[in-house]
Amino acid sequence: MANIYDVAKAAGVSPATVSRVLNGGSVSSERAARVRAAAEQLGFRPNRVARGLRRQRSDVLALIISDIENPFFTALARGVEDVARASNLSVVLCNADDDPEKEAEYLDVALAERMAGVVIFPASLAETDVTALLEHGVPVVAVDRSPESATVDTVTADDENGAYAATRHLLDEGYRRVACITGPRASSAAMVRLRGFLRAHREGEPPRRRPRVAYADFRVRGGYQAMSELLDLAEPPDAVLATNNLMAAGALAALHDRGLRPPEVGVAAFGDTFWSQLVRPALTTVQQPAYEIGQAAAELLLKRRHTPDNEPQRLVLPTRLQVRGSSRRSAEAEPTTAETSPPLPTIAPTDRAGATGHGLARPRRPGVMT
Amino acid sequence: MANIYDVAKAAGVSPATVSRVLNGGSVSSERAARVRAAAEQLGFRPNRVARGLRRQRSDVLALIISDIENPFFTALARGVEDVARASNLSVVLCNADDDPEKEAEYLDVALAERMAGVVIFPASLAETDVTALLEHGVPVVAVDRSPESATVDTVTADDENGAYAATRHLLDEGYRRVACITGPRASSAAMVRLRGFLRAHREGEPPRRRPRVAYADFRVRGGYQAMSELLDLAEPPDAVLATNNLMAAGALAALHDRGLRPPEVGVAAFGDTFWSQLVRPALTTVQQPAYEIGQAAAELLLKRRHTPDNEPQRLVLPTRLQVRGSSRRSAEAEPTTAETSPPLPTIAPTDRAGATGHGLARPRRPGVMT
DNA sequence: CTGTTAGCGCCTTCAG
DNA sequence: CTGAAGGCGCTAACAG
Repeated sequence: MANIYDVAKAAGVSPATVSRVLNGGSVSSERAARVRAAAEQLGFRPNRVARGLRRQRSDVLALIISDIENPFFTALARGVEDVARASNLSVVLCNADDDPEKEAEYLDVALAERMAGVVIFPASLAETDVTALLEHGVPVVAVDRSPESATVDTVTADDENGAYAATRHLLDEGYRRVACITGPRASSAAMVRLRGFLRAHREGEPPRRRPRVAYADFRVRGGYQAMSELLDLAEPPDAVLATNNLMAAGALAALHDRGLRPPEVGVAAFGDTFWSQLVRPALTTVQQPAYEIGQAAAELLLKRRHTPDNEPQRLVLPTRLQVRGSSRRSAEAEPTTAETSPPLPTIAPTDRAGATGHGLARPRRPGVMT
Repeated sequence: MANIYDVAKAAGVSPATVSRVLNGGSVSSERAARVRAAAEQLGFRPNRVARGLRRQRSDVLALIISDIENPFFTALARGVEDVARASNLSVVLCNADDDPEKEAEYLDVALAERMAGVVIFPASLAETDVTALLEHGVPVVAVDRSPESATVDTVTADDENGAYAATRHLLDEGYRRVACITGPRASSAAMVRLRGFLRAHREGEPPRRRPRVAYADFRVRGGYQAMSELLDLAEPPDAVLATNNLMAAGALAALHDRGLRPPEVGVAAFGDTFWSQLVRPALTTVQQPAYEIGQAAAELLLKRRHTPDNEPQRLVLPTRLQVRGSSRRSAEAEPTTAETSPPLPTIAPTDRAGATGHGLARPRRPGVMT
């Protein structure tokens, strides 16, 4: 495999000149042309490994996610990628599969490969350990939640306000017994969303106490069971908020199997997926700005490469309530959309100047063939 | 950042000894312990970049897919990963986003990083060029279709027999005008599946000529429109085969909007996704062995690392028809499943010995929170 | 079993 | 603008 010495010899120049042609140093155009011709001729491909060793850094950043099957991550990945590519970085995805051990391996690889940075959705708050990366100067940005091992830049969605808005909407529609199907108590996301749900009840007019809460497992089956149990109550709920899309699917199936059809029972869910609009009636959802989260995370990472010692930031991006038929008792014609958070991202007081410019999501490409 | 010289000095040994401890050479246990202690002490992390340069190969393989949002790929990725990890290789995912240019960039990176191998779902038959990789000794395995630029190991699903079986099933159920909604003529997958559909008609009893075929775009909207147009015909079909899951979703929506409910109109689709079982009635699907395809691809890759000059193989893995309510006129109680291909993978005549052992899919983990 | 030595391919001073 | 030379960190020969 040809290297720069071969190219140099073929072009009649020094290896340094070849390197300069490759990296944009000043070379006379005549010699540059000779070098390019020789490189082409020899099928020369610069060896990034050698370059990485010499430069002590790579141009690849790792995105470690906990479940590749979750549509949230696919959008997130696009956001990271688009920003990274604009800065000539490649992104590789690592699927940790919700397994702290796998995740640790990938963190290890990222460090051993001296990657340009890591965006991580931590599999576990307690077990995910990014200190090694940080100690060795590899920037880390956490998405959605912050590992306990260290304070790092974090980007999250404003889940609490999202849950609040959805619950408030259900109450406003006239549902009187709004229940919540949420995730395990160990999940911070589950708890944050639940908090928003409860706050909406407290702040309602009149305030309502002790709304029904079912703890499930963020999965379809768990949603189904939780919904079934709720419906078996003496006073079953007339509306439900599911804190992720899989449990929502389960809840819908449970309703269907009992002949209950939204919006007879109101349904709202966290997480917009392509089937949210396909079910009939379409599903009211709290949309998480996954793409923007990815963008923001990548931007934080890029920024931190240049200012490694700044105080870690915490960005909170607004969620958005998409009202559809599943929660609309009143027969309005059009779907409506509403921001659920203040228009500007909330920034930790330490650094207010660093507002990450996250624009609109790029239009979602429809998926392709299977 | 500590290197092996630092560790060697701290442990009072030579760098070579440190290297041996790292890579399993023979070292006296006493010295090995000293080395490990020193490494721990210094927070030493072996530099894979340097190792890669020295060894002229990396332990990372790339999986380049054309659309991260497609569930087919997520299962595929798991298959690749599980096999690779068993051989101590890491897998990184590269999302080419159906864009030949992006894809070319990732191929470039894979070559420049001297990756251990590449599994690729080619974005384009014509534009995807893997010759550079091959020339430089990086093994490549194509999934689902083979790029024109070179002959490489390929793993595909037996789509034709899958389509045949699904169509045959619809005919056997007594549907008389079975239509097909397939993808663009430029897509080989669309054409292969269509071929199976047509064959089932020719071989039916009695053979039926000129079944209705609609060409759409593999997307939800296209499926909706195609179904609508079919229903507008003077003699509308009483059953339909959609050649991917997104068009199936569109077709179901179109049926729903006209008050038609499967199995009144029979529906079968390519590609099993988690919602296939959630819709009511559940959807009859041709299941593609995505996980096994990934496994087989990784195995071929590993094998080729050791035998680079063997004739390229072509593996065809069986699909499987999962009959559910959407196509069952007769009121049987239980869903049924059937292999649609011969039990053994079909192998190109050049190398019959190389049957890849692909076992059962590991149980699908339900997804987690969004 | 252990140490010495010589690169892997590239980039980046430093001289010219 | 150009070339010579050293070294990034590691491993594989080779000697001992």
